[in-house]
Formats: sequence, C-alpha cells, structure tokens
Amino acid sequence: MPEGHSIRHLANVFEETLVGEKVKVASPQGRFQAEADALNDKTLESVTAHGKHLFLHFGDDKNVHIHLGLYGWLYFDGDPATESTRMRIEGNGTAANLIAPTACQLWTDEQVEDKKLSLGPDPIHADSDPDRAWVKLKKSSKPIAALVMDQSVIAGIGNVYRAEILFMTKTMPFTPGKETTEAEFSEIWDLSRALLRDGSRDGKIRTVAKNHLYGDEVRLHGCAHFSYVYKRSEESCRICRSRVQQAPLAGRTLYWCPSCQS
DNA sequence: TGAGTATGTTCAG
DNA sequence: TGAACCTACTCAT
Repeated sequence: MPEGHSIRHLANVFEETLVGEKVKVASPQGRFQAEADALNDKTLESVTAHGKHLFLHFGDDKNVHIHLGLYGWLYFDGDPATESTRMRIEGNGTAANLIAPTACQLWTDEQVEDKKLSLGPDPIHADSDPDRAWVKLKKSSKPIAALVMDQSVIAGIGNVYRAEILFMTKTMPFTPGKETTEAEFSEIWDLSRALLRDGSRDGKIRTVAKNHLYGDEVRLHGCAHFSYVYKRSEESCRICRSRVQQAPLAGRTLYWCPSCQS
C-alpha cells in the first residue's frame, strides 16, 4: 500500500504522539511477543524513515524495523487492537496498532545502519545525495522505469509515483538508464522530492495540476486520488487524449502515455 | 458473496 | 521468474 510519503507521514504522527513517551508494547497476535516484552515500559526516543522503511528507536541498542509491504498498515487514534495486531504501542493517551507488515523486527543499531546503507538516497530528506542514484543509473542498461522503483537506486518511489513522475517529466519509460541525461535525471529527482514531501503532509498522493482535474478518480484503498496515467489504461491522456497504455515492467504494472512520453 | 487486484519485498528454483 | 505473505478494497454475480 504505502510509498515513501506514507512512511514519512507515519513517522510524523509518531513524533507528534508517542516519541518521548514511556510506552506499553504488546503483540496481541503473538508473533512479536518476546520482542514486545523486551521493549515494554521503555521510552520511544525517536523515529526515523528511509524510503519505505520505518525505524522506531528505543535506545540501549534496541530498534524496531517496520516494513509495511503490500498489505500492512499502522492505525492510530485509539483504534482497538485486534487479534491480528502484530504490535501495539500505547502511551500518552493514544496507541499505534501495526497490522500485517512484511517486516516487524527488533534490530540493533548496526542492523539499522546496514539497512539504511543498502538503500539508495531518499529524495524526501534534505541531506540525501542524488549523485549516489545518478552514478548507479548511468551505469545500467535497465529501463528507467525499473531503476526509479529500485529501492537500492532511489528509496521511496513505488508504482504510483513511478508512473506519475515519468509522465510529468515526459520520460519514455523504456529508455535505458545509461541513456538518460543528467538534466533528465535532475528533473526526475527534483520532482520526486517535491511530490513525496507534499504527499507526506497528509499521506495522500497528489500529482495532477488543478487545470487537469476532470473525469474519474482512482481509488487507492478507499481513498480517492486523481492521477495522470496510473490505473487509467482504459482512458485517454489528460493532456493529449491518446489512450494510456499499460504493460508489466519490473514485476509491476506500468502505465504511460505513448504520445506524451516518446 | 466470491473472484480478482493491489501504493511491496524476499526467497526458492 | 514466480510463489509466498495473508489484508482490504472493487466489481461482477
């Protein structure tokens, strides 16, 4: 479900509610019980996000690594824990309930650092270095549409942002990375940063300009979103009216406009 | 109500 | 490359 903007948004919610608090940690589902016992009554010192990975730091070499994967989500605002809640963190009159994550692990500081080093730069961070992504991209013969979603190249972009960013920058998605110019990459990086930051404010993806807002919305897990091309392969391009195309690429469905992105 | 699909990653073959 | 993970939503029946 989530791309990098959602993870940054969830980190913000943690910072507003539970960071600095002595918390109760539990695992109603049981699969995180031993780890929860080790964290119970500790203070949640800080929370960091890198790409689609979320890290809860408890000090004393104890951190929780969370990856929501395809199904996972974190519910706040006092929603009651259910028997499928992998981890529940409670304090300060609120609670976070973690449901169906791909990963929920107790990690050392070293494990956290190793994971962050394995990921590409995250455009949402002011101090991330786009050159690390550019060096990898310009060496690769893989299509740009595979590279921008490769978390070891750029961390945080998923299938929705991939389609929308390549459309908005008029990038032909099958262009090999090594044929991309530095100016084209800079445009992709800058737009990624702007869109991820904007989306992280409320956890929603916003890409379509006001003057292009018409027609049907795309439903993303119960929420309505407008998109330029994502999931619009039965419809016409908002700009040129060509039929939006779809094809599998890098294991996911890619959407693009063959006229605007040529 | 059941089939199909999905903002993702890892691992086996 | 495909299966597994195993939830929530959409759509057809």
